[in-house]
Amino acid sequence: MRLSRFYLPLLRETPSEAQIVSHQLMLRAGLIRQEGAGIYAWLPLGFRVLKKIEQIVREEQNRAGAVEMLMPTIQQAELWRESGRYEAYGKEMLRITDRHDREMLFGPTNEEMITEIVRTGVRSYKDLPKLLYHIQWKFRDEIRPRFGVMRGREFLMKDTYSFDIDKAAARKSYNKMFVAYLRTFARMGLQSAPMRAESGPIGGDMSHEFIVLAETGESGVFCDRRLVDMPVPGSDIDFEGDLQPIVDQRTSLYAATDEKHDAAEFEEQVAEGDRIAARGIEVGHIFNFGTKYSEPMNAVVAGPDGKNIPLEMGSYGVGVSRLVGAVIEAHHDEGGCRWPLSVAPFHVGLINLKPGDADADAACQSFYQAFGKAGVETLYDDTNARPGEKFARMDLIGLPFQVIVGPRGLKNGVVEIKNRATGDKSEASLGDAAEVIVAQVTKGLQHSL
RNA sequence: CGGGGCGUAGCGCAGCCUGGUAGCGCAUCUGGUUUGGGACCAGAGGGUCGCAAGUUCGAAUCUUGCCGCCCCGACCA
Repeated sequence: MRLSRFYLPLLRETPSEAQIVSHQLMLRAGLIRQEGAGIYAWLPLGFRVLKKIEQIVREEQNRAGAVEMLMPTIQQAELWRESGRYEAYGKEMLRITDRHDREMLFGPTNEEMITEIVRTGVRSYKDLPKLLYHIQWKFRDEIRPRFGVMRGREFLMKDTYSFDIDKAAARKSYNKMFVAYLRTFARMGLQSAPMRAESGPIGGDMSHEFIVLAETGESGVFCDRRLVDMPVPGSDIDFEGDLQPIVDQRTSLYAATDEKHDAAEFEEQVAEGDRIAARGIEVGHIFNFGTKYSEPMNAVVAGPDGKNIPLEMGSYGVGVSRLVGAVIEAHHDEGGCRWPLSVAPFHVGLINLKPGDADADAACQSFYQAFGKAGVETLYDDTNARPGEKFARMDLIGLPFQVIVGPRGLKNGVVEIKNRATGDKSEASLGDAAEVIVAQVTKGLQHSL
Protein backbone atom coordinates (compact mmCIF):
# COMPACT_ATOMS: atom_id res chain seq x y z
CA MET A 1 0.00 0.00 0.00
CA ARG A 2 1.29 3.40 -0.95
CA LEU A 3 1.10 5.84 1.91
CA SER A 4 0.07 8.56 -0.52
CA ARG A 5 -3.09 6.52 -1.27
CA PHE A 6 -3.76 5.35 2.26
CA TYR A 7 -5.82 7.22 4.83
CA LEU A 8 -3.64 7.87 7.81
CA PRO A 9 -4.55 10.99 9.77
CA LEU A 10 -1.81 11.38 12.37
CA LEU A 11 -1.76 13.77 15.27
CA ARG A 12 1.43 15.34 16.40
CA GLU A 13 -0.05 16.33 19.71
CA THR A 14 -1.79 14.12 22.18
CA PRO A 15 -5.52 14.78 22.40
CA SER A 16 -6.32 15.93 25.91
CA GLU A 17 -9.06 13.39 26.53
CA ALA A 18 -6.76 10.39 26.22
CA GLN A 19 -5.52 9.28 29.60
CA ILE A 20 -3.70 6.06 28.93
CA VAL A 21 -0.97 5.36 26.45
CA SER A 22 -2.90 2.98 24.23
CA HIS A 23 -5.70 5.50 23.82
CA GLN A 24 -3.23 8.28 23.11
CA LEU A 25 -1.34 6.25 20.55
CA MET A 26 -4.45 4.90 18.86
CA LEU A 27 -5.61 8.45 18.28
CA ARG A 28 -2.21 9.81 17.34
CA ALA A 29 -1.33 6.97 15.00
CA GLY A 30 -4.64 7.23 13.19
CA LEU A 31 -6.07 3.88 14.30
CA ILE A 32 -9.37 5.12 15.60
CA ARG A 33 -11.55 8.17 15.79
CA GLN A 34 -14.03 8.79 18.54
CA GLU A 35 -17.62 9.16 17.36
CA GLY A 36 -19.24 9.37 20.77
CA ALA A 37 -18.62 8.38 24.36
CA GLY A 38 -17.17 4.89 24.18
CA ILE A 39 -17.90 4.60 20.45
CA TYR A 40 -15.12 4.53 17.89
CA ALA A 41 -14.67 4.38 14.16
CA TRP A 42 -11.86 2.06 13.12
CA LEU A 43 -9.69 3.89 10.62
CA PRO A 44 -7.82 1.83 8.02
CA LEU A 45 -4.69 1.24 10.09
CA GLY A 46 -6.62 0.29 13.22
CA PHE A 47 -8.99 -1.85 11.22
CA ARG A 48 -6.10 -3.91 9.92
CA VAL A 49 -4.90 -4.61 13.46
CA LEU A 50 -8.40 -5.43 14.62
CA LYS A 51 -8.79 -7.95 11.79
CA LYS A 52 -5.43 -9.57 12.54
CA ILE A 53 -6.36 -10.04 16.16
CA GLU A 54 -9.79 -11.31 15.24
CA GLN A 55 -8.24 -13.83 12.88
CA ILE A 56 -5.88 -15.20 15.52
CA VAL A 57 -8.80 -15.59 17.91
CA ARG A 58 -10.74 -17.36 15.16
CA GLU A 59 -7.91 -19.72 14.26
CA GLU A 60 -7.41 -20.79 17.84
CA GLN A 61 -11.12 -21.30 18.39
CA ASN A 62 -11.28 -23.46 15.31
CA ARG A 63 -8.22 -25.38 16.41
CA ALA A 64 -9.91 -26.11 19.72
CA GLY A 65 -12.91 -27.48 17.89
CA ALA A 66 -15.30 -24.58 18.28
CA VAL A 67 -17.61 -23.82 15.37
CA GLU A 68 -18.13 -20.31 14.09
CA MET A 69 -21.51 -18.76 13.43
CA LEU A 70 -22.98 -15.26 13.60
CA MET A 71 -25.85 -13.98 15.71
CA PRO A 72 -27.47 -10.58 15.22
CA THR A 73 -26.67 -7.47 17.19
CA ILE A 74 -30.33 -6.65 17.77
CA GLN A 75 -32.37 -8.98 19.92
CA GLN A 76 -35.96 -9.20 21.08
CA ALA A 77 -36.79 -8.33 24.67
CA GLU A 78 -39.04 -11.37 24.73
CA LEU A 79 -36.05 -13.66 24.63
CA TRP A 80 -34.53 -12.01 27.66
CA ARG A 81 -37.77 -12.25 29.58
CA GLU A 82 -37.49 -16.02 29.32
CA SER A 83 -34.29 -16.02 31.33
CA GLY A 84 -35.43 -13.22 33.59
CA ARG A 85 -32.54 -11.04 32.60
CA TYR A 86 -34.52 -8.36 30.78
CA GLU A 87 -35.41 -6.84 34.13
CA ALA A 88 -32.24 -7.94 35.88
CA TYR A 89 -29.74 -6.48 33.46
CA GLY A 90 -30.38 -2.88 34.32
CA LYS A 91 -29.33 0.25 32.54
CA GLU A 92 -26.28 -1.29 30.99
CA MET A 93 -28.57 -2.73 28.38
CA LEU A 94 -29.35 -0.44 25.50
CA ARG A 95 -33.07 -0.77 24.96
CA ILE A 96 -34.68 0.13 21.66
CA THR A 97 -38.22 0.19 20.39
CA ASP A 98 -39.04 -0.41 16.77
CA ARG A 99 -41.80 1.29 14.74
CA HIS A 100 -44.41 -1.10 16.12
CA ASP A 101 -43.36 -0.27 19.66
CA ARG A 102 -41.88 -3.70 20.09
CA GLU A 103 -39.18 -3.86 22.71
CA MET A 104 -35.77 -4.64 21.32
CA LEU A 105 -32.26 -4.37 22.61
CA PHE A 106 -28.73 -4.13 21.30
CA GLY A 107 -27.16 -7.31 22.58
CA PRO A 108 -24.66 -6.99 25.43
CA THR A 109 -24.13 -10.76 25.22
CA ASN A 110 -25.80 -13.77 23.65
CA GLU A 111 -26.51 -16.50 26.20
CA GLU A 112 -30.26 -16.31 25.72
CA MET A 113 -30.05 -16.32 21.95
CA ILE A 114 -27.65 -19.20 21.65
CA THR A 115 -29.71 -21.19 24.15
CA GLU A 116 -32.81 -20.53 22.10
CA ILE A 117 -30.98 -21.61 18.95
CA VAL A 118 -29.49 -24.76 20.36
CA ARG A 119 -32.53 -25.99 22.24
CA THR A 120 -34.38 -26.61 19.00
CA GLY A 121 -31.47 -28.24 17.22
CA VAL A 122 -30.15 -30.48 19.94
CA ARG A 123 -32.46 -33.23 21.17
CA SER A 124 -30.37 -36.08 22.44
CA TYR A 125 -27.28 -36.46 24.56
CA LYS A 126 -25.82 -38.00 21.41
CA ASP A 127 -25.88 -34.54 19.81
CA LEU A 128 -23.43 -33.28 22.42
CA PRO A 129 -20.98 -31.83 23.08
CA LYS A 130 -21.26 -28.58 21.11
CA LEU A 131 -18.97 -25.57 21.14
CA LEU A 132 -20.31 -22.61 19.16
CA TYR A 133 -18.91 -19.14 18.86
CA HIS A 134 -19.30 -15.89 17.07
CA ILE A 135 -17.37 -12.66 16.78
CA GLN A 136 -19.80 -9.81 16.91
CA TRP A 137 -20.21 -6.23 18.03
CA LYS A 138 -21.78 -5.78 21.42
CA PHE A 139 -23.08 -2.78 23.23
CA ARG A 140 -23.01 -2.21 26.94
CA ASP A 141 -24.13 1.17 28.08
CA GLU A 142 -21.36 1.56 30.61
CA ILE A 143 -21.92 4.24 33.19
CA ARG A 144 -18.58 5.63 32.38
CA PRO A 145 -16.74 4.58 29.27
CA ARG A 146 -13.06 5.47 29.29
CA PHE A 147 -9.60 4.52 28.14
CA GLY A 148 -10.53 4.42 24.47
CA VAL A 149 -11.30 0.95 23.14
CA MET A 150 -10.22 -0.56 26.45
CA ARG A 151 -13.57 0.25 27.92
CA GLY A 152 -15.80 1.35 25.13
CA ARG A 153 -19.54 0.96 25.02
CA GLU A 154 -19.51 -0.65 21.62
CA PHE A 155 -16.92 -3.38 21.39
CA LEU A 156 -16.04 -6.42 19.34
CA MET A 157 -16.18 -9.64 21.27
CA LYS A 158 -15.65 -13.28 20.60
CA ASP A 159 -18.05 -15.33 22.65
CA THR A 160 -18.15 -19.08 22.69
CA TYR A 161 -20.88 -21.18 24.28
CA SER A 162 -20.55 -24.78 25.35
CA PHE A 163 -23.29 -27.35 25.69
CA ASP A 164 -22.69 -30.60 27.50
CA ILE A 165 -24.57 -33.46 29.04
CA ASP A 166 -23.00 -33.30 32.49
CA LYS A 167 -20.43 -31.60 34.70
CA ALA A 168 -17.57 -33.84 33.63
CA ALA A 169 -18.17 -33.15 29.97
CA ALA A 170 -18.60 -29.44 30.70
CA ARG A 171 -15.20 -29.42 32.31
CA LYS A 172 -13.67 -30.80 29.12
CA SER A 173 -15.21 -27.96 27.14
CA TYR A 174 -14.00 -25.51 29.73
CA ASN A 175 -10.49 -26.88 29.49
CA LYS A 176 -10.48 -26.57 25.72
CA MET A 177 -11.17 -22.88 25.99
CA PHE A 178 -8.67 -22.50 28.79
CA VAL A 179 -5.92 -23.90 26.61
CA ALA A 180 -7.11 -22.12 23.49
CA TYR A 181 -6.81 -18.81 25.35
CA LEU A 182 -3.24 -19.53 26.42
CA ARG A 183 -2.35 -19.94 22.77
CA THR A 184 -4.47 -17.05 21.54
CA PHE A 185 -2.84 -14.37 23.64
CA ALA A 186 0.66 -15.74 23.24
CA ARG A 187 0.31 -15.53 19.46
CA MET A 188 -0.32 -11.81 19.80
CA GLY A 189 2.91 -11.36 21.67
CA LEU A 190 1.17 -11.06 25.01
CA GLN A 191 2.05 -12.65 28.32
CA SER A 192 -1.16 -13.82 29.88
CA ALA A 193 -2.09 -15.43 33.14
CA PRO A 194 -5.35 -17.11 34.07
CA MET A 195 -6.66 -15.95 37.41
CA ARG A 196 -9.43 -17.33 39.50
CA ALA A 197 -12.56 -15.21 39.11
CA GLU A 198 -15.93 -14.93 40.80
CA SER A 199 -17.50 -18.33 40.42
CA GLY A 200 -20.98 -16.88 40.27
CA PRO A 201 -24.20 -18.62 41.21
CA ILE A 202 -22.94 -22.11 40.50
CA GLY A 203 -19.84 -22.00 42.62
CA GLY A 204 -16.94 -24.28 41.98
CA ASP A 205 -13.66 -23.61 40.32
CA MET A 206 -14.75 -23.14 36.73
CA SER A 207 -14.32 -19.43 36.21
CA HIS A 208 -11.12 -17.69 35.20
CA GLU A 209 -10.15 -14.30 33.99
CA PHE A 210 -7.27 -14.07 31.56
CA ILE A 211 -5.05 -11.15 32.37
CA VAL A 212 -2.49 -9.73 30.01
CA LEU A 213 0.55 -8.30 31.71
CA ALA A 214 1.39 -4.73 30.76
CA GLU A 215 3.20 -2.09 32.73
CA THR A 216 0.40 0.37 32.22
CA GLY A 217 -2.42 -2.12 32.83
CA GLU A 218 -5.59 -1.03 34.56
CA SER A 219 -5.42 -3.31 37.55
CA GLY A 220 -2.74 -4.61 39.84
CA VAL A 221 -1.98 -8.31 39.64
CA PHE A 222 -0.02 -10.64 41.85
CA CYS A 223 1.19 -13.96 40.66
CA ASP A 224 3.80 -16.65 40.69
CA ARG A 225 6.59 -16.11 38.19
CA ARG A 226 6.45 -19.76 37.25
CA LEU A 227 2.95 -19.22 35.90
CA VAL A 228 4.09 -16.56 33.46
CA ASP A 229 7.21 -18.49 32.47
CA MET A 230 5.34 -21.66 31.61
CA PRO A 231 5.68 -22.64 27.96
CA VAL A 232 2.62 -22.13 25.80
CA PRO A 233 1.03 -25.34 24.49
CA GLY A 234 2.16 -25.93 20.91
CA SER A 235 0.01 -25.85 17.82
CA ASP A 236 0.10 -29.65 17.79
CA ILE A 237 -1.79 -29.91 21.04
CA ASP A 238 -4.59 -32.47 20.91
CA PHE A 239 -7.76 -30.76 22.03
CA GLU A 240 -9.59 -34.06 22.15
CA GLY A 241 -7.00 -35.40 24.55
CA ASP A 242 -6.73 -34.87 28.29
CA LEU A 243 -6.12 -31.18 28.92
CA GLN A 244 -6.64 -31.35 32.66
CA PRO A 245 -2.93 -31.54 33.52
CA ILE A 246 -2.25 -28.32 31.57
CA VAL A 247 -5.06 -26.57 33.38
CA ASP A 248 -4.15 -27.94 36.80
CA GLN A 249 -0.54 -26.98 36.36
CA ARG A 250 -1.57 -23.37 35.95
CA THR A 251 -4.47 -23.08 38.32
CA SER A 252 -2.41 -24.53 41.15
CA LEU A 253 -0.14 -21.47 41.16
CA TYR A 254 -1.05 -18.26 42.92
CA ALA A 255 -2.53 -15.54 40.72
CA ALA A 256 -4.94 -12.79 41.70
CA THR A 257 -5.99 -9.32 40.69
CA ASP A 258 -5.72 -6.71 43.41
CA GLU A 259 -9.40 -6.99 44.39
CA LYS A 260 -8.95 -10.63 45.27
CA HIS A 261 -5.35 -10.46 46.38
CA ASP A 262 -4.52 -11.90 49.77
CA ALA A 263 -1.03 -10.79 50.76
CA ALA A 264 -0.64 -13.42 53.46
CA GLU A 265 -1.65 -16.22 51.17
CA PHE A 266 0.60 -14.87 48.44
CA GLU A 267 3.64 -14.88 50.69
CA GLU A 268 2.82 -18.29 52.02
CA GLN A 269 2.40 -19.92 48.61
CA VAL A 270 5.03 -18.17 46.53
CA ALA A 271 8.76 -18.05 47.16
CA GLU A 272 10.04 -14.52 47.48
CA GLY A 273 12.03 -14.65 44.27
CA ASP A 274 9.01 -15.83 42.32
CA ARG A 275 6.58 -13.16 43.45
CA ILE A 276 5.44 -10.91 40.67
CA ALA A 277 3.55 -7.74 41.47
CA ALA A 278 2.63 -6.26 38.13
CA ARG A 279 -0.16 -4.63 36.25
CA GLY A 280 -2.57 -6.24 33.88
CA ILE A 281 -5.57 -5.98 31.63
CA GLU A 282 -8.43 -8.44 31.55
CA VAL A 283 -8.85 -9.69 28.01
CA GLY A 284 -10.74 -12.90 28.45
CA HIS A 285 -13.17 -14.56 30.79
CA ILE A 286 -14.23 -18.18 30.82
CA PHE A 287 -17.14 -19.25 32.86
CA ASN A 288 -19.23 -22.31 33.50
CA PHE A 289 -22.76 -21.50 34.57
CA GLY A 290 -24.36 -24.92 34.59
CA THR A 291 -28.08 -24.78 33.94
CA LYS A 292 -28.66 -21.11 34.65
CA TYR A 293 -30.18 -20.53 31.22
CA SER A 294 -31.04 -24.03 30.09
CA GLU A 295 -33.46 -24.59 32.97
CA PRO A 296 -35.60 -21.47 32.69
CA MET A 297 -35.43 -21.60 28.90
CA ASN A 298 -36.15 -25.31 28.75
CA ALA A 299 -33.07 -26.30 26.79
CA VAL A 300 -33.00 -30.01 27.45
CA VAL A 301 -31.87 -33.21 25.80
CA ALA A 302 -32.93 -36.76 26.28
CA GLY A 303 -30.39 -38.68 28.32
CA PRO A 304 -29.55 -42.36 27.89
CA ASP A 305 -32.50 -43.24 30.09
CA GLY A 306 -34.89 -41.22 27.95
CA LYS A 307 -35.38 -38.56 30.59
CA ASN A 308 -34.86 -34.90 29.73
CA ILE A 309 -31.81 -33.26 31.22
CA PRO A 310 -31.08 -29.52 31.11
CA LEU A 311 -27.90 -28.66 29.22
CA GLU A 312 -24.73 -27.87 31.10
CA MET A 313 -23.49 -24.61 29.68
CA GLY A 314 -20.54 -22.28 29.77
CA SER A 315 -19.52 -19.08 28.03
CA TYR A 316 -16.10 -17.90 27.04
CA GLY A 317 -15.43 -14.33 26.04
CA VAL A 318 -12.50 -12.53 24.49
CA GLY A 319 -12.48 -8.76 24.14
CA VAL A 320 -11.24 -8.50 20.57
CA SER A 321 -11.33 -4.71 20.23
CA ARG A 322 -9.96 -4.31 23.73
CA LEU A 323 -7.00 -6.48 22.75
CA VAL A 324 -5.86 -3.82 20.28
CA GLY A 325 -5.40 -1.49 23.22
CA ALA A 326 -3.88 -4.24 25.34
CA VAL A 327 -1.25 -5.01 22.71
CA ILE A 328 -0.22 -1.36 22.63
CA GLU A 329 -0.09 -1.18 26.40
CA ALA A 330 2.30 -4.12 26.30
CA HIS A 331 4.30 -2.96 23.26
CA HIS A 332 5.16 0.70 22.93
CA ASP A 333 7.87 3.22 23.67
CA GLU A 334 8.28 7.00 23.62
CA GLY A 335 8.26 6.95 19.84
CA GLY A 336 4.96 5.15 19.46
CA CYS A 337 3.59 1.67 18.85
CA ARG A 338 5.81 -1.40 18.50
CA TRP A 339 3.56 -4.00 16.95
CA PRO A 340 4.37 -7.66 17.28
CA LEU A 341 4.63 -9.02 13.76
CA SER A 342 1.57 -11.24 14.13
CA VAL A 343 -0.82 -8.33 14.64
CA ALA A 344 1.02 -5.49 12.90
CA PRO A 345 -1.09 -3.52 10.42
CA PHE A 346 1.74 -3.98 7.91
CA HIS A 347 4.90 -6.01 8.30
CA VAL A 348 7.24 -3.49 6.73
CA GLY A 349 7.44 0.24 6.32
CA LEU A 350 9.33 1.08 3.17
CA ILE A 351 10.66 4.62 3.36
CA ASN A 352 11.68 6.42 0.21
CA LEU A 353 13.71 9.33 1.52
CA LYS A 354 13.70 11.12 -1.80
CA PRO A 355 10.80 10.42 -4.11
CA GLY A 356 11.65 11.77 -7.52
CA ASP A 357 15.21 10.57 -7.30
CA ALA A 358 15.44 7.99 -10.05
CA ASP A 359 17.62 5.55 -8.10
CA ALA A 360 15.56 5.80 -4.92
CA ASP A 361 12.31 5.37 -6.82
CA ALA A 362 13.62 2.37 -8.72
CA ALA A 363 15.01 0.69 -5.60
CA CYS A 364 11.78 1.21 -3.67
CA GLN A 365 9.68 -0.03 -6.53
CA SER A 366 11.70 -3.20 -6.71
CA PHE A 367 11.43 -3.76 -2.95
CA TYR A 368 7.73 -3.09 -3.07
CA GLN A 369 7.23 -5.67 -5.78
CA ALA A 370 9.46 -8.25 -4.14
CA PHE A 371 7.64 -7.88 -0.85
CA GLY A 372 4.27 -8.09 -2.51
CA LYS A 373 5.24 -11.28 -4.27
CA ALA A 374 6.50 -12.80 -1.02
CA GLY A 375 3.34 -11.92 0.90
CA VAL A 376 5.10 -9.33 3.04
CA GLU A 377 2.61 -6.58 3.75
CA THR A 378 4.22 -3.26 3.02
CA LEU A 379 3.33 0.33 3.64
CA TYR A 380 5.37 2.32 1.14
CA ASP A 381 6.06 5.90 2.20
CA ASP A 382 6.24 7.54 -1.19
CA THR A 383 5.35 10.98 0.11
CA ASN A 384 7.40 14.13 -0.18
CA ALA A 385 7.69 14.70 3.54
CA ARG A 386 11.07 15.46 5.00
CA PRO A 387 13.19 12.55 6.24
CA GLY A 388 12.84 13.41 9.90
CA GLU A 389 9.09 13.51 9.60
CA LYS A 390 9.04 10.18 7.81
CA PHE A 391 11.13 8.52 10.48
CA ALA A 392 9.03 9.90 13.29
CA ARG A 393 5.86 8.90 11.51
CA MET A 394 7.01 5.36 10.85
CA ASP A 395 8.11 4.99 14.46
CA LEU A 396 4.74 6.25 15.64
CA ILE A 397 2.72 3.75 13.66
CA GLY A 398 5.22 1.13 14.76
CA LEU A 399 5.55 -1.33 11.89
CA PRO A 400 7.98 -4.11 12.92
CA PHE A 401 10.51 -3.48 10.16
CA GLN A 402 11.60 -0.38 8.33
CA VAL A 403 13.50 -0.37 5.09
CA ILE A 404 15.06 3.01 4.56
CA VAL A 405 16.06 3.90 1.05
CA GLY A 406 17.83 7.12 0.15
CA PRO A 407 20.36 8.49 -2.31
CA ARG A 408 23.13 8.57 0.25
CA GLY A 409 22.98 4.85 0.95
CA LEU A 410 22.30 3.93 -2.64
CA LYS A 411 25.54 5.64 -3.63
CA ASN A 412 27.23 2.82 -1.73
CA GLY A 413 24.70 0.25 -2.85
CA VAL A 414 23.11 -0.14 0.58
CA VAL A 415 19.83 0.48 2.36
CA GLU A 416 19.12 0.61 6.07
CA ILE A 417 16.99 -1.93 7.87
CA LYS A 418 15.55 -1.01 11.22
CA ASN A 419 13.90 -3.29 13.72
CA ARG A 420 11.28 -1.18 15.46
CA ALA A 421 11.06 -3.33 18.58
CA THR A 422 14.75 -3.51 19.35
CA GLY A 423 15.78 -0.29 17.67
CA ASP A 424 18.56 -2.17 15.92
CA LYS A 425 19.67 -0.66 12.64
CA SER A 426 21.77 -2.43 10.09
CA GLU A 427 22.82 -1.90 6.53
CA ALA A 428 22.13 -4.39 3.80
CA SER A 429 23.20 -4.38 0.24
CA LEU A 430 20.63 -3.51 -2.33
CA GLY A 431 20.82 -7.05 -3.60
CA ASP A 432 20.32 -8.80 -0.25
CA ALA A 433 17.93 -6.53 1.57
CA ALA A 434 14.68 -7.89 0.15
CA GLU A 435 15.69 -11.42 0.89
CA VAL A 436 16.77 -10.53 4.42
CA ILE A 437 13.46 -8.86 5.19
CA VAL A 438 11.34 -11.57 3.62
CA ALA A 439 13.23 -14.17 5.61
CA GLN A 440 12.81 -12.30 8.87
CA VAL A 441 9.13 -11.68 8.32
CA THR A 442 8.48 -15.24 7.27
CA LYS A 443 10.37 -16.59 10.22
CA GLY A 444 8.65 -14.23 12.61
CA LEU A 445 5.21 -15.15 11.36
CA GLN A 446 6.01 -18.83 11.52
CA HIS A 447 7.18 -18.38 15.06
CA SER A 448 3.88 -16.86 16.09
CA LEU A 449 1.83 -19.84 14.97
C1' C B 1 -25.72 7.91 39.20
C1' G B 2 -22.85 11.33 43.04
C1' G B 3 -18.74 14.97 42.85
C1' G B 4 -15.61 18.14 39.65
C1' G B 5 -14.32 20.29 34.90
C1' C B 6 -14.56 21.49 29.74
C1' G B 7 -17.01 22.78 24.78
C1' U B 8 -13.55 28.98 20.55
C1' A B 9 -10.16 26.50 12.97
C1' G B 10 -8.06 19.48 11.84
C1' C B 11 -4.97 19.23 16.87
C1' G B 12 -3.26 21.94 21.39
C1' C B 13 -4.86 26.36 23.61
C1' A B 14 -5.64 32.05 24.88
C1' G B 15 -9.66 35.54 24.97
C1' C B 16 -14.83 35.33 29.08
C1' C B 17 -13.87 37.85 35.33
C1' U B 18 -14.56 43.83 33.49
C1' G B 19 -19.80 42.93 26.67
C1' G B 20 -17.54 46.75 21.53
C1' U B 21 -15.46 43.86 14.05
C1' A B 22 -12.30 36.34 17.03
C1' G B 23 -6.54 35.36 18.31
C1' C B 24 -1.77 32.22 19.07
C1' G B 25 1.23 27.65 18.08
C1' C B 26 1.12 23.28 15.17
C1' A B 27 -1.22 21.31 10.80
C1' U B 28 -3.13 22.79 5.58
C1' C B 29 -2.39 25.68 0.71
C1' U B 30 1.00 28.94 -2.67
C1' G B 31 6.01 30.71 -3.89
C1' G B 32 11.09 30.46 -2.71
C1' U B 33 15.40 28.50 -0.07
C1' U B 34 16.43 23.81 2.02
C1' U B 35 16.84 18.22 2.18
C1' G B 36 19.32 11.21 6.16
C1' G B 37 15.84 12.13 12.51
C1' G B 38 9.27 16.23 13.17
C1' A B 39 13.50 22.86 8.47
C1' C B 40 13.47 28.33 7.20
C1' C B 41 11.43 32.90 4.85
C1' A B 42 7.21 35.29 2.67
C1' G B 43 2.16 35.03 1.77
C1' A B 44 -2.83 32.67 1.95
C1' G B 45 -7.18 29.85 3.20
C1' G B 46 -10.01 27.92 7.14
C1' G B 47 -14.29 29.34 12.84
C1' U B 48 -22.77 28.98 12.93
C1' C B 49 -17.20 30.70 19.45
C1' G B 50 -21.77 23.20 21.24
C1' C B 51 -27.40 24.42 20.49
C1' A B 52 -31.61 27.52 21.77
C1' A B 53 -33.95 31.38 24.14
C1' G B 54 -33.22 35.85 27.03
C1' U B 55 -30.81 40.70 28.76
C1' U B 56 -28.47 44.67 25.81
C1' C B 57 -27.69 49.72 20.92
C1' G B 58 -24.21 45.56 20.79
C1' A B 59 -23.02 38.74 23.48
C1' A B 60 -17.50 34.01 22.55
C1' U B 61 -18.01 37.13 27.04
C1' C B 62 -23.84 38.13 31.27
C1' U B 63 -28.66 34.88 32.48
C1' U B 64 -31.66 30.39 31.76
C1' G B 65 -32.55 25.78 29.50
C1' C B 66 -30.80 21.81 26.57
C1' C B 67 -26.89 18.80 24.18
C1' G B 68 -22.02 16.76 24.04
C1' C B 69 -17.27 15.36 26.07
C1' C B 70 -13.54 14.50 29.96
C1' C B 71 -11.76 13.46 35.07
C1' C B 72 -12.51 11.13 40.33
C1' G B 73 -15.85 7.47 42.69
C1' A B 74 -19.20 3.05 42.60
C1' C B 75 -19.59 -0.89 37.96
C1' C B 76 -17.57 -3.78 33.93
C1' A B 77 -14.83 -7.94 28.30
